[in-house]
Amino acid sequence: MKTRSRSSVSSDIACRPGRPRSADADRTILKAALEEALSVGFRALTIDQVSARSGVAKTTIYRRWPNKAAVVMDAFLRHVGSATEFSVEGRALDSMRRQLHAQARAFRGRYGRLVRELIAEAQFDTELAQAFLERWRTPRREAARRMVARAILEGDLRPGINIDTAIDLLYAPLYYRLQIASGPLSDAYVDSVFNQVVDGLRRC
Amino acid sequence: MKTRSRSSVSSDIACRPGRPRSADADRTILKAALEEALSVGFRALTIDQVSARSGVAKTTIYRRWPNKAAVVMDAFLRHVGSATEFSVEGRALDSMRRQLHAQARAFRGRYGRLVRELIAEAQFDTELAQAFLERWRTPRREAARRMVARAILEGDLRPGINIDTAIDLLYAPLYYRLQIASGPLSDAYVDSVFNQVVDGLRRC
Amino acid sequence: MKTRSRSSVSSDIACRPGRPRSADADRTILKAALEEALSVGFRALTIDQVSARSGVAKTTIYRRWPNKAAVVMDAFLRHVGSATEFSVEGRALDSMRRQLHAQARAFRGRYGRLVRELIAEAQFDTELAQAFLERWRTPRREAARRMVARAILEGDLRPGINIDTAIDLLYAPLYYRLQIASGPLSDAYVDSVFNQVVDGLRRC
Amino acid sequence: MKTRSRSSVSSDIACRPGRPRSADADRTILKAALEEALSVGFRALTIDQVSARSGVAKTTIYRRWPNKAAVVMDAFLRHVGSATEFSVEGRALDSMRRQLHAQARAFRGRYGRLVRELIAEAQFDTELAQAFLERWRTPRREAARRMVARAILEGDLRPGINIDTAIDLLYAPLYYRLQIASGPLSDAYVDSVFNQVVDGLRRC
DNA sequence: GGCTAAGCGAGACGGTACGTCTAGTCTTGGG
DNA sequence: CCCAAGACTAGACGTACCGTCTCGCTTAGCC
Repeated sequence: MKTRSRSSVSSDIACRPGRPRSADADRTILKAALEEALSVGFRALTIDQVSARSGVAKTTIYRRWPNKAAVVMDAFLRHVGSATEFSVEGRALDSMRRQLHAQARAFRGRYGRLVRELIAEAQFDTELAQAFLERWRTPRREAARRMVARAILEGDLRPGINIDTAIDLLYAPLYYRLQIASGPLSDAYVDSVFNQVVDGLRRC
Repeated sequence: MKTRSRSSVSSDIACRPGRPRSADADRTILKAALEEALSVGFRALTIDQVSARSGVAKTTIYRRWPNKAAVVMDAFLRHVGSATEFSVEGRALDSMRRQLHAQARAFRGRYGRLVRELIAEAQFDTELAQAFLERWRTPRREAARRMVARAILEGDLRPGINIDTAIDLLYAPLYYRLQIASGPLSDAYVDSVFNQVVDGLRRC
Repeated sequence: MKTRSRSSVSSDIACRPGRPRSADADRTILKAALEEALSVGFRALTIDQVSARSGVAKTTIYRRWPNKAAVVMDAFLRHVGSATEFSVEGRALDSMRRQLHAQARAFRGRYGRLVRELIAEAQFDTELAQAFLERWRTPRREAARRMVARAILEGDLRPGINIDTAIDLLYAPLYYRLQIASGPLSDAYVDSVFNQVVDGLRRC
Repeated sequence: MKTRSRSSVSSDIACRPGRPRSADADRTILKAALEEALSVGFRALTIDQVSARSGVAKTTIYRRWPNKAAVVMDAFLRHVGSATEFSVEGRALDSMRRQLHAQARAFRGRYGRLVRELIAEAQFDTELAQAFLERWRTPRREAARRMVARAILEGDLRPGINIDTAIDLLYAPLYYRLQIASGPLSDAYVDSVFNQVVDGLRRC
């Protein structure tokens, strides 16, 4: 694997000798990759096909990303952006509930399948997993951490809780239902998760 | 898909005409497949290799399972059996905590990777997902449901909770950490999950 | 190859103990084989298919013939019979011309392809070649030899000629055109062959 | 059959875009194929083996020829070249006799078996038959036609004969003996064929 | 009339090559 | 050094057919 992936890193745009890389190409490739991934799924997607669809040579694609998983992951991550916003109005706890619903809605939509498949593929590819962690999970988690902290400050959540665990409790069920297709990711389900996590299961 | 997988279905043992399928073969194949999967991982596993290791012709393998994923899934599911036992002694809530730890331990062990990879592969293969649901998730969930119900009867959990959601809250984090390698599946983590789920996050 | 082909040999019908072989089966199998061979060709013919078409088990077929080539060859040879008759009326030389035309006509018909394919297959299978020689070529050649001898006696052909060569000169071109599809096996062609062989090429 | 065989067609050498096909590969593959065919025969020859022996990937072979028969045919035809030379010295009729002996000698040699097998295989494959006609039969026949015409001019053969038939009379017996292993392809046989064809069978 | 050796239908099995597919790399010619 | 085009290596895939085997059952013919 001689070619180094640049992925999101773009600090090396610096003036190298020779013809500079076309910036257009990146866009075209990622667009084609995303469309392809959405329409036929990750497995059936072929770099040859992306090449044909985008009119960009395979070589050019592989010069920029180390393998097909990286291309699709990049296409996806750039498209969805690095963070889901939490609304800042109102109490943090409310904001969290709204965000949880938004996430579930996203998973129900056309990108749900892609997320599923990318996480799946990441099980077989460390670099991919790394990319997913860094560009999807980490920013979202950071935002969530801030939200939970605020909710504690606002007096809605107990100060003693483990914040990371708390976040897992809220979001893990979404991924669980996404992956182990064990039931609908309905709004009702999200409410049920949110309420039981917040209120606990214990009879008081 | 001409060849029908028999998977777990065993109602057709009845005396069909013709030479019966060798029961030995099943065992040998699945043993080889499991060993192979554990040692090199799902992706690197090859049906040719399983054939070589087991001494059973490739054709015979393909006569019984439609593809390599089905073989490995079957090997795994038969091996781990259909259920993890909950101990019946003591209070149900304690039993649940112990079972959660046992599950985490299993995920940390040699089969963890296999579970990860099988769930991943199932994202690309409906039949596989089906098999996983039926033979892994369903029996475990049933057992868990009974446990939660008992805990309610024993007065440890609130009667009003949604049982399925409750189970998700406890187990989803395990799968989440398994898949989104977001942190260690340590005993401490499991305790933290269990306690916060049971006690809730809300400041009372 | 434990099972011995009986092929045309039928001297061993002798009363063996046990259930005798069904005479029907032979007929049914060969009929199916011939039909199959005529409709899809030798290569595409499958013993499984012959089995299905005839309703006779594959085992039964292989108990009687050593391989598929043998079955088809037998089917063909039994069907066409062991010899093409030369008419006995008139002069031998005339009879030979008529027979040559008959042969060409046969090659142009539906069996032509089968003859082609069987001869072809025989290039890869000594036993098949043997069978073809014994049951097709030899009887025909014997008849031809007698005819040529008679033509010599009748004073139409030179006494000094090599009879086998003479026969080759007449028939080889038919096989040549059959195999190397180099031109039509027309009546005109046959006449041209016959005349030039008989009269020679030399300017006298 | 997506891949188009290029066979002998070489009009498309033109500068197509992209990496040109390695000319080396062709040579190496065909060399390996020919050696393999000569040593184990056509049936036992395997593309995998050719690939291994030549060090060229199987895919590359299949990119250039549609199947193994095409490879071997091409290997053979390129090797033997497009024509057997007739010597130009002396009378044409003598030259023809010598050429007939040369052909017989060739059939007796190591290539005889290959010719046999290729002609056989061509019975099952139209494209193969086509290739054989165009690259083996046609050039040889042309040369033969010229020879016969010259022999007529030189006054050795009758002007009225059908030239194509005449050629068949001379060569068909060689192929006949090659295929229907009906007897040795000895020099004596060739002489016998030649003489009887030229002098005719009729008692004058 | 029961015994027995073989026939028979059905279909599993071992073996082997097939031709295909896709990933990722390399090699042209031309900016 | 970039790009388009497409050849190339590598290796597993799943299929197809052959000829053999193993069942359970049937069918003559001899005792």
